[in-house]
Amino acid sequence: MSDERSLRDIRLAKLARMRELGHDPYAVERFERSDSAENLVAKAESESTESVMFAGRVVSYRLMGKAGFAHLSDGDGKIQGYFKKDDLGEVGWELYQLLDIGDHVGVEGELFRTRTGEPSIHVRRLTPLSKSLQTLPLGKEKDGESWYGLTDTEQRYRHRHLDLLSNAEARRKLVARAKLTSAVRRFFDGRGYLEVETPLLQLVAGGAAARPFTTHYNAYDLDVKLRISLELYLKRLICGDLPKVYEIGRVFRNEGVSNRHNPEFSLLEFYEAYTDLEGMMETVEDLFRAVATEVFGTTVVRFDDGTELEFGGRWRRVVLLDEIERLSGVPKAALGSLEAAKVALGEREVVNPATGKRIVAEEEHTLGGLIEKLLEVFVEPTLQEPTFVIGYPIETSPLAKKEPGNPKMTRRFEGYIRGREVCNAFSEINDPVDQRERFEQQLGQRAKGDEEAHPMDEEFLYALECGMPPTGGCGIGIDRLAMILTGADTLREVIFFPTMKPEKGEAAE
RNA sequence: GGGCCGUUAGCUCAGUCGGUAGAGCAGCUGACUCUUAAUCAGCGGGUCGUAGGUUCGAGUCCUACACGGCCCA
Repeated sequence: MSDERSLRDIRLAKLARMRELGHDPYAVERFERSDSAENLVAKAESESTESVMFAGRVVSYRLMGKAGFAHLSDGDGKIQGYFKKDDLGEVGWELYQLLDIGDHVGVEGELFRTRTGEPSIHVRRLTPLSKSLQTLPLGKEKDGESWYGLTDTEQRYRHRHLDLLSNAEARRKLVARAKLTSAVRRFFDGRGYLEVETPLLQLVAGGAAARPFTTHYNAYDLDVKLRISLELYLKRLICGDLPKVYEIGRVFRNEGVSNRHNPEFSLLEFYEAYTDLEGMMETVEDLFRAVATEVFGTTVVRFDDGTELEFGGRWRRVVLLDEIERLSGVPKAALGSLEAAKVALGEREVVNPATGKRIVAEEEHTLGGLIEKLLEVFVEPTLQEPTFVIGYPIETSPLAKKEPGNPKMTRRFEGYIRGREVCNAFSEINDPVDQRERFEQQLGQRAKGDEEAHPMDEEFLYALECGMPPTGGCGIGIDRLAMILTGADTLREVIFFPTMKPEKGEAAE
């Protein structure tokens, strides 16, 4: 073999030789495996010498003359194979010598322990199941510490299969996210909720403050939008007397990418008739307890930084305006109007504790905007343990019922964990006249240039006019939830294929 | 949108003052029938992100752009 050929050409030549030997790896369709690598290792450790079959990817390879070793990985675990010329025969031995790290093989042999005690398979028969034509970024490891491997973040996201097969921690987070989603489904299914699917293509993309993606439906020669939330269609189902519904679905928001934003993400929304905020809070508590137990096996979740959070009990509950008063010194009484709030802020020289800079009230155009700013600066950092923050301003809550005693605030709460919002819930407006007024206020903001203001939705209003029972509703971003529970630094660590800009030459025509 | 940083072999990374490209792993050849970051001997491998500019000469300096990362808004 010439040294000048590419690594890929060399592997193609090995593939051709395997075929000459009558072992075309790509021709094999089926290979029974006795057990997982993890379980086989456990059996061998307990001195079992039973005959087993196993298949996996070659992740290490050590040849010593007329015998050798290779570790085979099934993705979650690995077990060492011992290959000896005397046992494999001429053809089998040549097949072993033609292996590369990255190939898939099937082996048959007995469990045993090597002289150094490592649980292994003494291989009697070797079946190539796939040739890897590419060198894989598989790191080496010793004492649990790995060398090399794939660390370039961009490559990890663009070639996620390499990340999954080579980085155990990345794999763990992504798998935990997938399990989390199915745990959520089991939770609601077990509580008598109906899982439903509602349209992704919508004429009016509502239910949230965000800019939609637009696409075109050729058959109707119609511009349509991709949904930005699930809310309005789900509430139309409540109006159809389906009293407990939920949906887990992809929504799309036409905005930038960051640690906490991906333009497409998975949203869980659930709605239950005849319940209120307290009912929703209890459901959220139960949901987190169930999910933590299923995904992590415990309600005490431990994070990489050593902190632990308990999801077994009742969450802390605080009222937003009370917390702002307590933490910023701005009296609740001054938060009744934008003018009074600006005066109060001006008198007190309220300082952002994180930056040391004064809060400039003049930058805010609405009372709601100012209150949310104070929430972000003063309250959010204090919300480490699971906490519900109750009572949000009306301008930013166009679908939530008004507070009976304070029409500038709404019956809405958000759940926080480790300073980050994990859910958003309210007592849904079921007064069609109130809802129409809210939409009209939103249209006013839209006219002033707020592209994220909520559009009018006449079909939704018609459903409300037909009668919607009192209803509690809640939305939870599955990706952010997975991020928080797995301790990931960025959303992209819990999305298999995060949105990336195309590399040069990769863009579609 | 702004600032900073990164982009060199399949992977992880060096590269000094501007002088024609380096290591480990992976690969190839050989030795080795219990290794495990196997070992030992030898060998090959580069559009230095892209495009310009300065210079006798650019991985290195300058400009623009692309992609990514971090921070800020």
